[in-house]
Amino acid sequence: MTHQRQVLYEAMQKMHGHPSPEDVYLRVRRRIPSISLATVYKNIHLFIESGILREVSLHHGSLRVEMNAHAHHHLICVVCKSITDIDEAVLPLAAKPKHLPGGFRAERYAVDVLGRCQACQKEESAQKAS
Amino acid sequence: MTHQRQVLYEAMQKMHGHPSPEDVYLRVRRRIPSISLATVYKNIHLFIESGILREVSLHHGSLRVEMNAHAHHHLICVVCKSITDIDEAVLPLAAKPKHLPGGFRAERYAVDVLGRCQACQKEESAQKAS
DNA sequence: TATTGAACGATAATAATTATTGTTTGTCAA
DNA sequence: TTGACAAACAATAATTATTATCGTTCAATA
Repeated sequence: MTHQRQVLYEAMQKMHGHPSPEDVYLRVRRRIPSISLATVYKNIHLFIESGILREVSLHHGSLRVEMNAHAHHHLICVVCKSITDIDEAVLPLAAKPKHLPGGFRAERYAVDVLGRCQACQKEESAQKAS
Repeated sequence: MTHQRQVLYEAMQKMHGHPSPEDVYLRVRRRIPSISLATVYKNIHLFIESGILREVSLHHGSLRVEMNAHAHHHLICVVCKSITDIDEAVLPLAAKPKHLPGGFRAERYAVDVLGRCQACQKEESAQKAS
């Protein structure tokens, strides 16, 4: 735990909403003007990997288009980032209200299940054994 | 509806999974070797805006970190891209099974509600009136 | 058929992220 | 304490994804 990491963590705890790395960078610069944006990125990734922080919705590097026409949700492996479709019927959402607090009008409900795919589970248990 | 747009649409209909614009570009090049990647991007955006296609999970331009520590989901406005937290209790998920088809082990359930925030609804009805 | 605006291809520009490199710093053992 | 080593750092180059620009082409229509 270095000084930069400590200050980054504390600064982020005081932030709200859904800041980007750039946002964090601008804020933490007030404490450590010499900090590098690369350091911010590296530490945010560390925080996410260690489970201290979460990212809002998984970033797949680039835009991805949905080719499956019928209603479904996604199983996303946090290790290999693979995306698998799962039929909506298998994943029951209790209700899908059209109107939500704050006057928000819902048009679609998308469920992302984050976890580990079978292959990555096996990979990890194999590594543990060795 | 131009020739490129037609071919793009047909080629994409034959694709499966969650292709990126680059994937689509490589594929459609077999039909129109002279096509430009920019054309692919422009048409994919057109398809998404018109509702013919969907994107896998909304892209917020950059990584976003979650600062809200307690369980919640997201209301995402498809017009202004704003993200609002909503307590998990308000959005009941019928069940959150740990084990899913294909041996996937679930660790977290994230619900994104896509729709229109109040401000954008007002904006749109004002435009319609004028 | 001539016009004209939308769409195209090529490519420059921008934004987001990651990799590289040389330097600094903290830790541990001699 | 000092010397060696590894991890982390800042600076910045490089890469990747995406968008904007611009001159040209094409297709609908007047």
